[in-house]
Amino acid sequence: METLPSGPATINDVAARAGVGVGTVSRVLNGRTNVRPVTRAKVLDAIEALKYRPSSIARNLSLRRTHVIGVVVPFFTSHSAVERVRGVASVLGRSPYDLMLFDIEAEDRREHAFRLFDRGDRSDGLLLLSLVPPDDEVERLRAARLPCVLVDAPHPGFPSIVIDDVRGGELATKHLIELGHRLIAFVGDKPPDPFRFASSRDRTLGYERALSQAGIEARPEFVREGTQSHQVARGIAIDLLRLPQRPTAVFAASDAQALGVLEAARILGIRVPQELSVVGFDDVEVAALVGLTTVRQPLFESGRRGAELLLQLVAGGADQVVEPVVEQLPVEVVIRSTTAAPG
Amino acid sequence: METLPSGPATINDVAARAGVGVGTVSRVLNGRTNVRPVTRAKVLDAIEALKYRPSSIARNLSLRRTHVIGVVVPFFTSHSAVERVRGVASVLGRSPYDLMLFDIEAEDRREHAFRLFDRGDRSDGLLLLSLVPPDDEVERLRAARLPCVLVDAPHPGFPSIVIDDVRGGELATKHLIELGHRLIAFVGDKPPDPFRFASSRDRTLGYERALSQAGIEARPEFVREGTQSHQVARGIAIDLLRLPQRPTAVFAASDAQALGVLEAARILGIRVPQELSVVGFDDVEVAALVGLTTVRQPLFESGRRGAELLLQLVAGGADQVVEPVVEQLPVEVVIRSTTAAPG
DNA sequence: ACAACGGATGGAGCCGGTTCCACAGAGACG
DNA sequence: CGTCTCTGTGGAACCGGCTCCATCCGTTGT
Repeated sequence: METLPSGPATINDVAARAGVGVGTVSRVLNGRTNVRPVTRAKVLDAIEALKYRPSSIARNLSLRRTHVIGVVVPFFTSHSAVERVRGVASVLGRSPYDLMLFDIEAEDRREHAFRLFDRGDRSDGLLLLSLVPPDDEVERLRAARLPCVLVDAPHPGFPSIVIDDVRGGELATKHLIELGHRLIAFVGDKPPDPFRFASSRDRTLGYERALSQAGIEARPEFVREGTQSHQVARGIAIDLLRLPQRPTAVFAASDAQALGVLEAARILGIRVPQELSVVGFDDVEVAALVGLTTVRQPLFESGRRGAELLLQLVAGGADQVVEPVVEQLPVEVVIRSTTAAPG
Repeated sequence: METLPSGPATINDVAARAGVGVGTVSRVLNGRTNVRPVTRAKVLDAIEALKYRPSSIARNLSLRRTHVIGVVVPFFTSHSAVERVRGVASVLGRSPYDLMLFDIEAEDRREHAFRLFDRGDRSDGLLLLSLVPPDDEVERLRAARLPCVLVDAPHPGFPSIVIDDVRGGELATKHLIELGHRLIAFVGDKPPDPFRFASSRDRTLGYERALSQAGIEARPEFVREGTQSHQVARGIAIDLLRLPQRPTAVFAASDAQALGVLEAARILGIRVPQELSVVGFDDVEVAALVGLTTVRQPLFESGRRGAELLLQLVAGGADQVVEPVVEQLPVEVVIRSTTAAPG
């Protein structure tokens, strides 16, 4: 007497089989209390018999929410990004929200991804990692009333989780100065970064500030800029280390770049730390493995906090007033074996 | 004369404003050709004026597809998993599909995640990384006609992208034997692995086969099992290296574990490769940085191929006959600086 | 001039849930 | 014993698209 199953069972099938109305089935599904135990049992039996599972898409449409958090990240290829995503995943894992990952490698694709959220109906909230959204996108997102949190990127329109990059750069440089270095170079990102990272620029500021506080003259030829790739950093570092008067220490704006500097030193036969000190930034897992002195920023924690904050906003509903608070996580220098007093 | 915008514009609003029917708007949206240019222009104007964006949720419900690919991965904490996900992302990035990431850390949570797909309506296809689904889940997924591809895990029910783990283990061990080693230990995963990895077991098989082919007697005390964590591997390796007759070489079932072995050697003051040779497996990025000799498997490529294959299945529709083909990617030994002839 | 034909168009109905309102029936109370 | 709750329940309307069918209108053929 089974009707042949043309596709998965729907709530109507269940209602019919249990001899009740769809409203009642819905009430059972959503754990409402005002259903008679006998009725509830009938419904549960029917669900069991038909192997019924509600369609989440239909729920989405009806409830106007998706139970999805979108995570937008440029360069998923970078270790720091991965570490942050892990932090996010650790929070979402124990929430009813799923994680939609948008890896934005190219400018056009990035545009595309943002467009997706115009309507704001693909996700209930957006977490932007290391990425400052253009003002018009911010406007769109706000218009769509889509809760957003930024991690590692500030914007007056949204709450953000950041670190004090200037201070980080200052700490790193101070560490080198305290060791006795005077010839300190900097390897960072190009200013007109397509993804509008501000981090590297701020770290440069900290570097310059520390130098000036110590009364050390800044040398323009000691400040070099490339990209996050360690290959590029390696090339830059080779140039730097071939200068007539070469630096005795290098501060790199990221661990990836610091690794490139270490490679350059190895290629040129320059011993670290005896002849060259190197400080990185981020403290990715590899840093510990190769003994890199670096500025630790809580990467995992930043993702975790960002996700927590976002879930809070999402739970708060669309009509709450969101203060664009800026939450600052601590940075510290982790001294390992790539820094020492100049030889 | 604007109606006040109570929420985002819908297709009805557009139709009303353009003075046409919803069917026509839908036709314009979907690029059908049978619309008069004049009419099309009116519709496009209305869309522009109302800043209309179609609701993807409503489309999903209507079209019964989501444009989402689910990626299920245990231990997103591992480098190899991340590398595979990158491969997946690189393919999905230039497709209309979005990536939903399910990080399954705990057994119960994993169950939960699989349950989500019962209905098969959260995603149009599923990519399972390093994870053999239980038979009843396979049954469910098949019943839901949800296209699935396995990466780094075989199952007769689905196509899969794998490597020859036995051969990989054999190659690694042979490399050590050819260098002259006879006392070769193995560090791998515990057999009753909660996530049912088979890789480590197969790599053990390759190890044993290589030994027996070379006429070297297998020593049970040289085969140790722990988890993927390099801390655990470090502990195991310390035990191993304190044996009265200690091995001159260690083959670890993963780079993470090999790094643990290297740490152990450092702690015990055993020089690598002079006193101890170490071979890993995977060739994660760190391996190159620390100069680890290892068996390279194409991690990124496996994700890429898996995603390509899955998209093909998804495009093929639900009624196609899917042969559970097994695609095998090549492995090779990458010799770096942690292996040498025994001292 | 008229029938047959075919492309453009409007709109009801559907996808599968949720919600809200109307209503039935049981018990409380004057 | 009538009225007034108050709980439990059914089902229409709705979320916002897509699709198919009926209809309309302009051509073409005779």
